[in-house]
Amino acid sequence: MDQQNFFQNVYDVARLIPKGRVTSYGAIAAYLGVKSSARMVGWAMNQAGAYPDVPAHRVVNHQGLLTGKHHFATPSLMQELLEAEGISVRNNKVQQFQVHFWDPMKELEL
DNA sequence: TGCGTGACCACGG
DNA sequence: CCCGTGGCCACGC
Repeated sequence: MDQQNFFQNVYDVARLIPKGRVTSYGAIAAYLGVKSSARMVGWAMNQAGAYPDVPAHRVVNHQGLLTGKHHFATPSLMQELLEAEGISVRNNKVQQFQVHFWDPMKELEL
């Protein structure tokens, strides 16, 4: 697949994340078959603002940390959006991460 | 062309 | 949990 498709695929998967759930950059990368290129998923999310309906706030790092919050309109926006969906965030980290975690590998593999 | 940087991650200690 | 190391690769200078 070329880069264009890679980016589009990242956004497509992101759009499939259910409300109130979160996933990680690495999980998306693994689902797309580029497990070792999680950084590229992060780069794709950086550009996500240019595309409609891409819930970048539901994508955090593998620890549940809101590492990308500084790339939103305001640093607090990411947390606010998550809490608005019922996900509690404390000290820049998603609580009960394992419970809210949505793994495309398992959820979409059906 | 090369180098530093980064919304990452696995692994070892 | 923290820390360092190596791999990944687009982008800007």
